[in-house]
Amino acid sequence: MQKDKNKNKTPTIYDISRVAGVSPGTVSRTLNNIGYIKNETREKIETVMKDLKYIPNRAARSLKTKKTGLIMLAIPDTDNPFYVDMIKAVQDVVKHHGYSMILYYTEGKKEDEIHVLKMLHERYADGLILVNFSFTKDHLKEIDRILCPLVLSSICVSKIGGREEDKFDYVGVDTKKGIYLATRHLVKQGHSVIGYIGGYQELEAFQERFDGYRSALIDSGLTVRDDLIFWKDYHESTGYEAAKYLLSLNPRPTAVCAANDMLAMGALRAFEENSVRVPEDISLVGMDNIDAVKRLKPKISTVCIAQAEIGRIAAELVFKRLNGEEGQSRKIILEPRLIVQESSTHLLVN
Amino acid sequence: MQKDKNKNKTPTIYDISRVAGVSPGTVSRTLNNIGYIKNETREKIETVMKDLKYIPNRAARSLKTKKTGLIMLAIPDTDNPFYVDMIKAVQDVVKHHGYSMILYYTEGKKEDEIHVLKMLHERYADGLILVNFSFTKDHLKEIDRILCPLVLSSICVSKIGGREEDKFDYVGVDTKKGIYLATRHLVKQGHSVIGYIGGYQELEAFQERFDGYRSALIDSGLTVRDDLIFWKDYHESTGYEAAKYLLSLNPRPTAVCAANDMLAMGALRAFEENSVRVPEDISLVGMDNIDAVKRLKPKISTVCIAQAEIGRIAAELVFKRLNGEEGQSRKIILEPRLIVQESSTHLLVN
DNA sequence: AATATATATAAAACCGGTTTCATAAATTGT
DNA sequence: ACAATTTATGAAACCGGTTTTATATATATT
Repeated sequence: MQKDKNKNKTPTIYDISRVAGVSPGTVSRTLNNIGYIKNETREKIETVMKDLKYIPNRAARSLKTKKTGLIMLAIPDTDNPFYVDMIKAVQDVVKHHGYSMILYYTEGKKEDEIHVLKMLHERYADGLILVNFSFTKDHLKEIDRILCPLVLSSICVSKIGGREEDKFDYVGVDTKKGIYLATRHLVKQGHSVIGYIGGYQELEAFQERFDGYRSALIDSGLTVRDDLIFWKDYHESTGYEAAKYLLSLNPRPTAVCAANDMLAMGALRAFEENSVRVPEDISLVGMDNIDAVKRLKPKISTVCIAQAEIGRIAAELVFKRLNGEEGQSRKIILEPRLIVQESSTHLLVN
Repeated sequence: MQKDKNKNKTPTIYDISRVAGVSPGTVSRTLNNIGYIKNETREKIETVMKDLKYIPNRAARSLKTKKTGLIMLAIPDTDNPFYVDMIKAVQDVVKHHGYSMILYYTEGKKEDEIHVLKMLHERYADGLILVNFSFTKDHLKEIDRILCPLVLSSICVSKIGGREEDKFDYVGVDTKKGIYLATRHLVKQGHSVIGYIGGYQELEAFQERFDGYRSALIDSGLTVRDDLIFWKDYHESTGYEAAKYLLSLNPRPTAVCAANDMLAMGALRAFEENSVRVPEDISLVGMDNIDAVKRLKPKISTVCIAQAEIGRIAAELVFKRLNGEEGQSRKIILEPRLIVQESSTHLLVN
């Protein structure tokens, strides 16, 4: 006795309208709570929807409305605890606006970064937040084609200089200043031979940090010595390796500045293993204020760059644009804050 | 001289077809490399697409094909490093199949878990992997309505007992056995008063771990003493708190088993602060083998539960189902592996 | 040369919603 | 009591692709 039409498919709005004896448009208005609907009609429709276990089809809806209800956050690194607070902050804001956040890990690969941009071309999401992105010409070409609000967030400031024409908003931290503060602090403690562990030399973000180190030395009348600088990547093991190298120098540095906390953490491990006391024998400063180092002893001095704040601001910028706010792209630069702890509290007297 | 039709919109397949002088269907076939197309025609169409900067609309495509190209991974916890390897493994498999992975953090909130399920009802993605999920009736009701392949992955095994009717696949680790191995190991070292730091008492996952502890004691002819057991949550600070409590007991335990490494890490900190030597004065075992603890001294014994392997298997199960593999739902249970390190190498003799 | 088959394309239906427009019924104003 | 307005709904167009069907042409087969 069953109608042939029931092919075991999930019900559509047409099934609802047929069973309820109304038009599809009326069902749609009920669904979205828009326009005029008699209470009686609404209830009838709602009953049918429940009976048939109706679920609206997202793709169909998106096609017409051009909205997805998603904000995409692209993060370069799965295992960098640095981003956790930022992710949380973005998620909070996004939820608060009734959207969902989805995350895409690029692992810093150009191929994946481009892929994210292409997903956005195809309107996978209504907004995009890119964190610590590369900035090759290929990237910019794809970025130019993105139609949704886009916020670039970076722990790096240098790249947003001349390009006034850039259509995206930007929120970042002045990391050069951060490392400048850290290095300057070491100088004030009496250090003049200060090692530097730099991260990826070829990444702008790390060049910017290095600039802070160099400027601080120069402003203090000290020379920048190549043999005191160790480049490789930003992982803990490299911090360890770098510290061993720095310890092998003669005379060896009395202080070390690391481009991030992971490196500092590795350095600390090397110092311990070689019975070099921190801060008595050598001072140490990192950057990022990540959770993982907070448990170490001695506590490592670091530079706080307010990841949560960056995430929050970036997300809010996306929604401002989504809500039609026009105008020139905004560039928001937050100030870093030096946190002095045990690892750099030894005054050097000679 | 411009046609009125050009309303500054992004070009559609109709624009391409009009400019190229072919039908939309032909453009579509070019786009998807399907069916017959004369080389000449294809080239003409591709030129036009490039000229007009054509980008296909994802929603329209999904509407017809019922595919999104996305696999969703739902993770309960932003700041638990435990999941990092699993995320990576899933991402690798997903990419390998030409799909994209998107991540949704539920923060363990029921509201968000339900939200994920509802997104899947609406076909946000082609497949779903749920990790360490709650299992209330509300959840099951929503899970029943999901139409795409669904793999549940859990670090917990107990919940997959009787429900033969469950339509989803499952991959997990026998955590009860893991903690059993850890506890048994401590007993073999000569310990008979063993403290336990349990995590969330109300979560099944932690009850299962606790079961391992209890069974090991009972099998060894020891009594399970309530005063040796500390429940709260699974964070580092709670491990610290719990350890302090356990140290205050008289006589105090000679060994501690923690339900995860974060707790063990906190406990270690408390021991250090109180000059209790590990393992000479007290032995310590954790579970999960997370990265964060690998740098600590002494190295903490732990139980490895192969997160990457779980992720890989879960993702591959999704694709097997997507590729039409039918049949009863699979339940895959991996074996945990005890890793003995410094923190539990002290043989107790009395 | 006639027929069968492979190649190539257009036209139209379709996916499942939303939105506009027209129209009918109920309510309000005078 | 009649016009103006508000409320309520259906019909149809639309979003931008894919897929099926029909048809025309080129090539192969007998």
